[in-house]
Amino acid sequence: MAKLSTPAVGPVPAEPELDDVFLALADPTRRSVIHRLGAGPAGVGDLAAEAAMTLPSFLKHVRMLERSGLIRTRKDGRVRTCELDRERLGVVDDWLAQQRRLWEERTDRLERFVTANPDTGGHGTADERNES
Amino acid sequence: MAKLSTPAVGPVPAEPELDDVFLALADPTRRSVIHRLGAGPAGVGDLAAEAAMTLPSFLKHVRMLERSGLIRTRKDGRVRTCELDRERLGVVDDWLAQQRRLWEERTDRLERFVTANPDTGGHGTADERNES
DNA sequence: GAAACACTTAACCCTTGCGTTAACTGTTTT
DNA sequence: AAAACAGTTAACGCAAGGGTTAAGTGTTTC
Repeated sequence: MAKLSTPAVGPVPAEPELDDVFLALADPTRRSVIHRLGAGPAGVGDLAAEAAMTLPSFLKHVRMLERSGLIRTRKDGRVRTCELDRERLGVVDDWLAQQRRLWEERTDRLERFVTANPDTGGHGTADERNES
Repeated sequence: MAKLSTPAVGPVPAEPELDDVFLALADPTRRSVIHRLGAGPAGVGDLAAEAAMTLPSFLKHVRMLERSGLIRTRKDGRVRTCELDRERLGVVDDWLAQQRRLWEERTDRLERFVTANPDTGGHGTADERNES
């Protein structure tokens, strides 16, 4: 008993959704688009005008944002309109919340352990020789 | 009068901190390390054992996490210990919160505008004629 | 119908990410 | 002192990111 289990992440969970969302957010141009789209839908050209680059370059950012699910786009006539999917940022919230929840759980467990075994000098690896 | 200002992002703010943090989170191996470190500090070798790759490859992930500020590391003897900097995830929260705050402000402003100008057929740029 | 518009695609650059193997440095252990 | 250990560096390969110019495509507009 009194084994302080170290969860062990396992063989690295593949979560391509998170990969795409975080990657999409890892660029100032794209964050800037998110920011701008918070004010309402806009055409690719209008958005591109605010970025210091050519249209084709900018288009790639739009495509990446689309792939991440952070924005949706549709084409009316010759203009492609981009719109924010506010819900999508939820996956980031969720991940963050989950991490924190786990930290807290572990901290709680550690505290219970320490309380239950006040004699343990708690150094070394992170568990070790406890019970008499 | 009654000009609905569209903020206009400006010339794309450079925020290298966010770039690094989001990029660091955009990989399952690195998220997995974050997750694992939530349970407490660990040596590079121990961490690497759970990832399906060689040590040198894994080390690069550690370096990237370090650069992002999400973890800190120190070397005692021949083992390098990694520790999570829980505070650092705050920059993500902050960014997220800021976006939402802005959306809400804009929504409020729009609602006030619509309420104050029920007659405005408000099309032209990108709004809409909804009400009957 | 011709011209102007608003993207799109293709082709190409250079840099960075992500993984590898091989060889090396500095600590323990034996 | 030699061997084992834990990490580190170097050199390399391939894919993807982030940018470019040049040349298309499909819509308006004149």
